[in-house]
Amino acid sequence: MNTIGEPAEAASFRRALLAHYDGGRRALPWRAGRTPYRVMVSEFMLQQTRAETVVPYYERWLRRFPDWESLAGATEDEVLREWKGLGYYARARNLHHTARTVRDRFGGHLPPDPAALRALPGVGDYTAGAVASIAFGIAVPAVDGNTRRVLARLLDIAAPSPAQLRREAARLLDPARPGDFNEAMMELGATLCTPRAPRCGECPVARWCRARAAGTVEERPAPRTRRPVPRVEYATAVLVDAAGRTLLVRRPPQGLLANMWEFPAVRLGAGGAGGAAARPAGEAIVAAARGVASEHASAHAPGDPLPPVRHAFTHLRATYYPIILPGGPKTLPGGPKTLPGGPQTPSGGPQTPSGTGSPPAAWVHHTRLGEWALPVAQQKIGTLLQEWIARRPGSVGAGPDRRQAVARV
DNA sequence: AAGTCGGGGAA
DNA sequence: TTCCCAGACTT
Repeated sequence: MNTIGEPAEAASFRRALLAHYDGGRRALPWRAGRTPYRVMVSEFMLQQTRAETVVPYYERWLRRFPDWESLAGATEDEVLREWKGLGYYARARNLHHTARTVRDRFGGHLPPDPAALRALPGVGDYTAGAVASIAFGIAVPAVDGNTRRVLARLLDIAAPSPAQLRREAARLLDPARPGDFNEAMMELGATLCTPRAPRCGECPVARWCRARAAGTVEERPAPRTRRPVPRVEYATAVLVDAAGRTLLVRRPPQGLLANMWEFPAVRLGAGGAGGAAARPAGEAIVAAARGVASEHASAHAPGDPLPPVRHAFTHLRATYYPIILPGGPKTLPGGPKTLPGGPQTPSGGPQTPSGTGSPPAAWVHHTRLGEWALPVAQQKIGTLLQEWIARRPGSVGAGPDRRQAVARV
């Protein structure tokens, strides 16, 4: 095994890594026609998200928002709708905010200085280093999860500290090609030096790998400990009026899925002290759904349960029990615009939604749910609603004129 | 140092 | 199921 500590060995390591990268790098869309804007968009999307997952979102985003100017001119609702399904929605808000900063304070150009980048919301050490090196050719390291694993194995360190990783990455970095070097390290981690079943036989830098020599590759880096994930359950009211419209409410501007839309829901009995929470009784779910529905609308049928929708978040596992509730707005068409009880979300959190100008609740035709910023679990409930309507021809009207299909209350 | 913040691919 | 992904931010 060669010792990577020697400067001459470091140079040899760079050559081997970059030659392998040049010979077979993946054809990812953000690697063509690079601009600072496109690099920034890709790096935001790639935070904690696999490259293959990002590809279709990135391509659609660039068609919708091709430059800083178009993004800065968009509303937050438009931005959230484009980001819908990608998760970690604070990234979308931070990118939007950065676009307006670039337009209003930077004269339309992203600063190349890593420290200036680092000061932008949503830009940490990794993203600042990645954008500075890839978009501007500045010789700074960028240590993501892939590079962390590659370095932990190269150096055979079980639990490397962020400072140590940054130091080692800076030492190995190719000052002539910093962006390519950083990408090559990540690419190695994503393709060969994988968390499980790494393909060391194909690795271009295996002869510098201390973990390979020590036989500890699969134990580097050490897995981090994880807490058990609590389970939560919700009764979800899927209201349907005679015109085929359903009610959506907007979530509070802070916390989980901030400012996204959802079907009105209420948490079911806090499952107690762990253990296998018993499946809630059907009647209790329907009663809870009717209760939350009554805050927004009048339901005039008993309620028809749909199959439960399960969804795993990072730190909790949710089960939604959707209940179809034929009903309608409390106010008649042409009547008062504000519902009794005021425009409150179910949780009744601190109101006035920030900035979007959208009302906190809206009746939406079931065929147009795709146009709303619904998180994945809520999209699934929307599909269940559409299937229910298809099964029950005549249960709702033929549908209103399109111009009235979305009625905000 | 630990918790919050989504969703999906792969074994 | 479990792990973790081209992380950042708050407490």
